[in-house]
Amino acid sequence: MAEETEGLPSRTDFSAWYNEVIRRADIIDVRYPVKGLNVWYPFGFALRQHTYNLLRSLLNRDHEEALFPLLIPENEFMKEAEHIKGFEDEVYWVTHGGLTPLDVKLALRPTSETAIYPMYSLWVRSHADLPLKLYQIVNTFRYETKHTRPLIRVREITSFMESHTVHTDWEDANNQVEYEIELAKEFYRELGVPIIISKRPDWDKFPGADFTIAVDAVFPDGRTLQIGTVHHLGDHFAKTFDITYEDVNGEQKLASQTCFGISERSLAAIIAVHGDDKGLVLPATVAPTQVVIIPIIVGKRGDEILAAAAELEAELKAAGLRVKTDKRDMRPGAKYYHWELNGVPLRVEIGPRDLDNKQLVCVNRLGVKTQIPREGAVESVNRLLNEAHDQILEKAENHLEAHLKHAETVEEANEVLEGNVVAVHWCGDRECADKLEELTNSALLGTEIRSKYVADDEGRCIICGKPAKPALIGRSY
RNA sequence: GGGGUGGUAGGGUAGCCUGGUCCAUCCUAGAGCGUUUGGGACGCUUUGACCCCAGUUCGAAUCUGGGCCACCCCA
Repeated sequence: MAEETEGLPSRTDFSAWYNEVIRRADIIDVRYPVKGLNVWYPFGFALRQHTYNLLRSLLNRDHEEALFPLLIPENEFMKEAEHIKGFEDEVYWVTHGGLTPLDVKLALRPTSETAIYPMYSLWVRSHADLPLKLYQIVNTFRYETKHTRPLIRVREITSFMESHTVHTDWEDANNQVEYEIELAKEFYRELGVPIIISKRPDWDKFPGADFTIAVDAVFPDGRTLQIGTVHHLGDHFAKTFDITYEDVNGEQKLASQTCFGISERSLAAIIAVHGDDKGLVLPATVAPTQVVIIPIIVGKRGDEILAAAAELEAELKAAGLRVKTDKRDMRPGAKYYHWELNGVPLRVEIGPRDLDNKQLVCVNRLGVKTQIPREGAVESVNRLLNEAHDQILEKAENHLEAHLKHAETVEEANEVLEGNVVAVHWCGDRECADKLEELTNSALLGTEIRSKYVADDEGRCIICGKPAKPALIGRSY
């Protein structure tokens, strides 16, 4: 909350840029004295609120929000073998109540399957109880041993949206998987963040899932960030936690389940994908302030201008816009830089010339300047906000397209891998994937790619030459 | 997982090797006053720090040990 106003590192040095923007734009303070636990500043928290309100509004179409406990007893946590294996080395344990050692250790949830599913076992009795679709937005804890990074890799995930659904059969659960993929797409479209959807290789799926569909964003440096996952859990957890129902014929059947997660990494994506050398570029859908009014106070007309600004602010607010008027005693230029750092989508200037001409000067966050008549300002501002959103989405799309390369051979892949994600063909064998990862020093991100930039065509495996499907390789955060 | 660098005021730095005259310094930071205001204003006044815990010592930002935290590079 101490703003410096000059010398933001260039975004080409992404790490330095990211750390500075997160701090200077009042998103996150990393100085909390525990590794991987960070503090949300009010501004960052407001951005989080708007983003999660959007997510809630999408989920509430077919889910209900609930809340399960943070602590999970060891015996429940240890029930599902694969799940344990996936998480055991990164779980925090509560071992004492005061000075007394606990008989049953309690895990801080790294994710909540084992907290929720014992309850689902009690709640699901008949086919009439299904489908059951709940979600919660909570903090989860993972003892990360790798380098932590605000919003990207943290030990307390403060904003984990996890959806857990229960269905009568595998097919119905699979439809839910598709539905949730569409939901994620809509969410990220609203944020202007282009995504790549793919199926994670088997060895990289969620521990205990049939398969995992991942949503990735491509960062300025060409590395990918997983910003959402949808898992088809099959009946693995239903078996373990005894989630059964009586079907129409009176038979007991195992349920089929999905889960779906999105975290504050979605905010990391907004920041990283849209930001520029001046700071944040926020989509109007979630910007805490959508419009900032800058009164240009010159000479003796100050009061007149402030009154005009107040009137405009009231008018825009009445139309439901999030508006602020910056009346501080600063040079206008300094204010422009300030609000640009904070990513405000649209700036409206009102000065003596504008009063005389009955107009307003609008500049969007990408620097596009427009003069609008004072009359009908609400409609004009809304139009400009929509245009601004289209512009940042287009810019982000262009970036994604530019960083998606194709390669037929390992040599070609190595030539274009630096700073890019690369589509290759892969036969599906683990051995070939291992070899490919080793030869290219990258990771196999996924197959069954859903992206207009990657054709779903047959080819020859880049390693063994057998018939193969497209796969993506790259470096991830 | 492996290696490296570092922690001094809101931010950026110097000092550390060689312990003490160290009241350190700069600012894009904060406070106050005045003049200003169509792309980062100016003047004056002023505020504020040696990551934590032990140890060595008459004396530690500085040396020793441990811890915590941050950042960078490689697998």
